[in-house]
Amino acid sequence: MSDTTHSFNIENAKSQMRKGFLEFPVLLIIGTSPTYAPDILKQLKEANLLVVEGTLYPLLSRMKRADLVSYTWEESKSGPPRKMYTITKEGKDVLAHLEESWRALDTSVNTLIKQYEKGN
Amino acid sequence: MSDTTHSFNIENAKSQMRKGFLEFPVLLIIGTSPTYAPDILKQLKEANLLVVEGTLYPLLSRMKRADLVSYTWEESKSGPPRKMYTITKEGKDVLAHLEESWRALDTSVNTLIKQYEKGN
DNA sequence: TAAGGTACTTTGCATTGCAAGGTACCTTGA
DNA sequence: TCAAGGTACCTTGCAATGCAAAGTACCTTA
Repeated sequence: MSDTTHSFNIENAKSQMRKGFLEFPVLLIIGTSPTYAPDILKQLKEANLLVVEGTLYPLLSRMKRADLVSYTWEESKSGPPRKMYTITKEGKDVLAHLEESWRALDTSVNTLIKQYEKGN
Repeated sequence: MSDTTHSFNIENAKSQMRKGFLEFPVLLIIGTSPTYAPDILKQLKEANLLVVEGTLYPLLSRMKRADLVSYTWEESKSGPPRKMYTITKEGKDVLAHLEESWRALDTSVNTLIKQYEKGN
C-alpha cells in the first residue's frame, strides 16, 4: 500500500518499463558494483545508452528517495568527494521485477518484428 | 533540416527509442497490415504491451502529422466508420531506423544484465 | 426511436529527458 | 599562495510522453 506514494511501485513495473526506461540500466550498473555518477555516465556511454548529467542526477535522487539505492561519501584523489551509490535490498527486488518486465517486452517486440518481416 | 520541426527526427532515433517507446511497436503493427485504432489496441494487448486510448490516439495523430502513416476512412458493418492507417514510404524508412536502434538497445541492456548476473 | 455499442477526440495532470547554467571542492603550477 | 582548470553535484525551465476521464458522434437493433 505504501508503494503507491512513489514511482517505483512494483505493480506497474511494466508501465514504468515504457515510461521511464533509464532506471533499469542505471539500477543494473549500480547493482553490479557500487559507483558514482560520472562513472555511471561512462558505463552508459560504453553501452551506447547516452545519458546526460541533467537526466542522471534527478534519477539518482528519485531512486534514493524510493530506497532503491543508498550512498556514502567517499574521498577522491583527484577532486571533490563522491557519492558512491549502492543498491539496497529493495532495489534488488525491484530490479528483479524490472528484469522480468524487460524480458517480456523484449519477447513481445521481437515477435512483432518477426510478424512485420514475414509480410516483407 | 526540416526534420527538426517534429519529433520523428531520424537522427535522434536512439533517444526517441527511450523517450517515446510506443511509436515503434505501433508502427510495426501498422506496417505489418493496415489497421485502425481499436484493432491496434487489441494487438498491443495480445503482445502484452498495454496501452489505452488516451495514449494511442494522440500518438497516431503525431505519426500522421509526421507523414509516417496515412489513413483512409473505411465503412464498418458494426458501427461508425474507421480510420484505416497505412504505413508510408517515410514510415518504412523511420521504422528501419527504429528497428536498428531497438537491436542496439536490446544488445546493450542484455550485456548489462549479464554483467550484473555474473557478479551474482 | 431510444439504448447501447463502436470509434474517434480532447483536456488536464504527473512524470520524464534534457539543455543550460550554477555551486562547490580539490589539485597544481607559476 | 592563489588563480586556473578539472571534477562532482545540483537546479531550473521547457518540451514531450502516458494516461485517466470525459466528451462527441456515428451506427445498429430491438
